[in-house]
Amino acid sequence: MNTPYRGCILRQFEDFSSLGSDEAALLARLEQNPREYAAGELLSEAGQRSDAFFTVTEGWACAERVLADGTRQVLDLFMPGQILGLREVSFHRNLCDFRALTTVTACPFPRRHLTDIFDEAPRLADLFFLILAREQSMLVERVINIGRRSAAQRLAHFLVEISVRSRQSTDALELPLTQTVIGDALSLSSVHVSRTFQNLRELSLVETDNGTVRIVDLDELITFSGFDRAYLEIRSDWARQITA
Amino acid sequence: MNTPYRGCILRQFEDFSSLGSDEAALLARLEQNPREYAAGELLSEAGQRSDAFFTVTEGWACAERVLADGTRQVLDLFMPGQILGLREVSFHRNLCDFRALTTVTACPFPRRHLTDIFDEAPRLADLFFLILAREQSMLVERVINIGRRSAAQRLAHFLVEISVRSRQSTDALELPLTQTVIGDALSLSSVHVSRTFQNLRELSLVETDNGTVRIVDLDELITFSGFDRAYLEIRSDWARQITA
DNA sequence: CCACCGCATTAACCTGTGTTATCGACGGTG
DNA sequence: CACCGTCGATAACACAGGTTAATGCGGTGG
Repeated sequence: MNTPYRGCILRQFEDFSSLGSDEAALLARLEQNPREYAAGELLSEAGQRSDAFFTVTEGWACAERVLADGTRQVLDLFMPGQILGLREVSFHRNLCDFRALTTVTACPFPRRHLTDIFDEAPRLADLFFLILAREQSMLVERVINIGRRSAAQRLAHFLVEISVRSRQSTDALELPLTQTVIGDALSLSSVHVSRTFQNLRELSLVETDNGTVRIVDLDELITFSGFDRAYLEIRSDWARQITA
Repeated sequence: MNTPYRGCILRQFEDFSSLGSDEAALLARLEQNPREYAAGELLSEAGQRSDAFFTVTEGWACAERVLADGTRQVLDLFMPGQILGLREVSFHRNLCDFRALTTVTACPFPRRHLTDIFDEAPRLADLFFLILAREQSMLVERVINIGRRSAAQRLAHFLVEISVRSRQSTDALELPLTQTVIGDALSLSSVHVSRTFQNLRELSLVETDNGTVRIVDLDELITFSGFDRAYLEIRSDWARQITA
């Protein structure tokens, strides 16, 4: 069930495009020093110099921002195979915290490994561009979700997104997040997340059981939430094709 | 006052890094066929095949998404010098509409011109990566703004962002947007935008006069809104330096 | 085995923002 | 010059979701 952490990133990239051996070697450098983080631990803090990045190989992490009044907004969720902190390459300091939500295995790597990739493997640079664009389109969906949908639709949309992103064939969704975290991601109070789960249960859209969510009727959940999977499906044909 | 449209993009890029002549030539190709669009006109529509992109040389445009129930979310605002549709390179179809908000002069160009840049000028590709990351950080701020700030803070933050992005030295801000558009950008009703302007006027933070907003006390507006300009300031030292 | 703590649930109450409607100012157009 | 449509201001009312607080459950450590 658990994926061996070496290769998480590779597998993710190979979904887009097959890799040359030197390209694979460059990517493998991003997963060299696995370290374990406890649930709740910060991997990296807002305001800090941004010269360490991470690949997640096990567990869930998030990017978050804590405002002056103590409220928190969760900005991204990261699952195994994702690279954490990509947009921060472009800034001197981190713009948000990165926090482990469960026990997390992650591999910190220096900025240098990224710039090496850009220098030495232009085709991989293309893929990073694609990944950044996909992250951007996920943020766009988040804006729409938070700005324009009711609590029930928001939660439904969130569940569908997680379900699609984790590529589960079954409808039982492992969701090791507290309702507070879900609320901070959807800009809802934890109390209202609870009410809204209740609501979705009454509509027979989901069933919940202590950390797993069973999606009763995926199609109906999709219709209900206004979900359109196009924003997750980047076109890999755009990047230069492998040449040798 | 008006900037000649040829060179808008060039100037934007030269803010980050000086350009070689072949690089400049590649970028100039993005501004070859200026066309005028009336206020309200669509430059490009969601769902359409995404193989035309635009540079804006005059006027204001936006990216928007219209939901099934007819509500609209404005996702980005574009001012002269910006490239419109960058993230859509990665998708088969446009994920949102692009619409002129004022009379707009824009130059459509085919996807090919972008891929040429990626092929022939790797250093420019770095800069595009930076730009995409900056757009992403602007979306992050939008999530935080919509998700976690009161209407008054939201509007204040919006005004400060526009002010910084348009690099005006004066405090009189040209804002040729209806309150409906501002509302759709901030996820507020137009009625509440009006109330909130009233509110900011009472706090002596801004004065309004038919399309221009005068920022009375920028520092206080910044404090009030929780604005931190870091998210607009990308580090240009990251991209490869010019070599010849 | 008990005490504790974090978490989900539920209820009662409160408030910020949406909705609907009206009015006046303005600007374009025949 | 009169008309019409668009926009901003304001008011009255409605409601989604926030806040606070009490309860109970399940895991964990002494």
